[in-house]
Amino acid sequence: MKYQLDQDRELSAQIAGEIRAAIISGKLIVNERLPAESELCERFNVSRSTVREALKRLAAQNLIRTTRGATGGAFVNRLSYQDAYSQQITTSTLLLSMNEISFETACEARFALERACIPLAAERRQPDHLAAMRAEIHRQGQPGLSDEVFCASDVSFHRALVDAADNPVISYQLAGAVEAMQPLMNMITYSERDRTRIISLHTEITDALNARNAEVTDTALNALAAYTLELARHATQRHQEKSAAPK
Amino acid sequence: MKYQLDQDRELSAQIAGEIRAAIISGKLIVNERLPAESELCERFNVSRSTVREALKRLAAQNLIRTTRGATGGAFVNRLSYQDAYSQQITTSTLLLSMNEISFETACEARFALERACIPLAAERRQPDHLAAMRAEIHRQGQPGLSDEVFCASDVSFHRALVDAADNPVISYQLAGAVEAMQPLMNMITYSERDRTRIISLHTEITDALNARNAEVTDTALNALAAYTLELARHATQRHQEKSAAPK
DNA sequence: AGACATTTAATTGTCAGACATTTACTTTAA
DNA sequence: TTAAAGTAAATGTCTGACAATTAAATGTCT
Repeated sequence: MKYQLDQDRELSAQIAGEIRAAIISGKLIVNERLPAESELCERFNVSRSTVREALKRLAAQNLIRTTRGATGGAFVNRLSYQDAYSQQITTSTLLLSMNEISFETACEARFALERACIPLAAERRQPDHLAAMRAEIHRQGQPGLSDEVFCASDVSFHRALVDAADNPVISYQLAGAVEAMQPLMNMITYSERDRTRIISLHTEITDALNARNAEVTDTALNALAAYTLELARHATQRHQEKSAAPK
Repeated sequence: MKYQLDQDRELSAQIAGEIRAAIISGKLIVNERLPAESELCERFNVSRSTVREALKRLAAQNLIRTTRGATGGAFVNRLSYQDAYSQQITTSTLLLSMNEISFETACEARFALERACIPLAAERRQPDHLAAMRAEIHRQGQPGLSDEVFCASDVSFHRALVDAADNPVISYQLAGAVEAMQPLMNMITYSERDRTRIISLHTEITDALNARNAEVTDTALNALAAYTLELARHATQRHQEKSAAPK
């Protein structure tokens, strides 16, 4: 019996946990260099493979970065918004796709949280936010657009809306809620009439934001939420009819 | 030159990326077993260490779990709310602590998002939500409570408030916003008077929720947000005076 | 002295093969 | 029939080697 000293968990997980705790608690500062792998081997009394597996776990969470060479090594990583965003989106998407979340639940969450941005967005929106939103509206109106591209544009529109609140923490927190909806929305088929209605509501929202009118924005967003839910219900019905038909 | 075939990225990162993509796209289903490490070695034409480092990366993101033994292996993991929660909280906490986010920004985000829950919470709150909130209020009133425990109880109160909206996606999205505030709030010193005021507002919120009165709840929460900001400003001032004093 | 080329040392990345451990299944014996 | 022993497959860990990368030290020439 050479190993299995501490607990049930694997050694690499334990070591990763210890280093992770040190980073979170601040014992290891951003950009600080971790000991070399060989030193970690001695310190934890394990082989290099084990240390490396531990480090790879941390790298997967963007907690450290590694570089080769003479002055290389593992360094505590400053978690960038970019990294946090993509982690957030990946996790949210998986959570939704793997846990039989109903469209209603996800949709409700998204619009509820988005509504929270409106007072701030009405106050702080800048010309470039409005321009981004109008650009997406214009794209959504182009003929021959596939449902998928339409959805992607819809997501971009909402992202611009959230960004207009000019609070990076809000943008980060909502990235998951907004982006993770895309796969779900992709299951809807948008008729010409549906798109016209959505575009009209998008325009209403943008105009209201332009006028810094939070109330009207809120009303329009609520209408959009209701309409989205309605579309989804119809899509579900059609889907159910389809699967129920060939009995 | 034995390796370095594809890109700049390390092999283990590439392999992890390929498998990750397969999971996200649905090519690999929940609970499906991945090929054994030895098979992955052949498939990707790399050594077992490399394959293992790739798998550890995925395990760190809770995308797979591994078990030993005859029927063991790596399995696609269903991302549980539990896992998603803790990932979310870890990421949010680090993002806030590593990027010089002002207390104002984080606080604004938290209360804005929390406000989004109120209409739903007023409609759906159950007795156990209210009970949880009142339990925390009671704890907050106990004498001799350390600031840290007071903060932790505050977080629990707000978590209960969010959970009252009865939407798991909202609870998940807000976990980060609520919990990541704790380290920031911990830097505040709460006088007896501060606590009394906070407890009074908590009670107001709970009573309003009990009466299913969204408007009053919203008003009280706004007052709490304003008061929290005020406390933080004073704490910052004191802090600045302290650092400015010994010149 | 300064600019450029070469060597060296440190460090991570990968490979190869071995043994340890765990677990389900099969076989055997009471 | 049941319990014990054995077997096979899989992951977890160890060891030692080599490859690749990079910065710094060293050497060489002008």
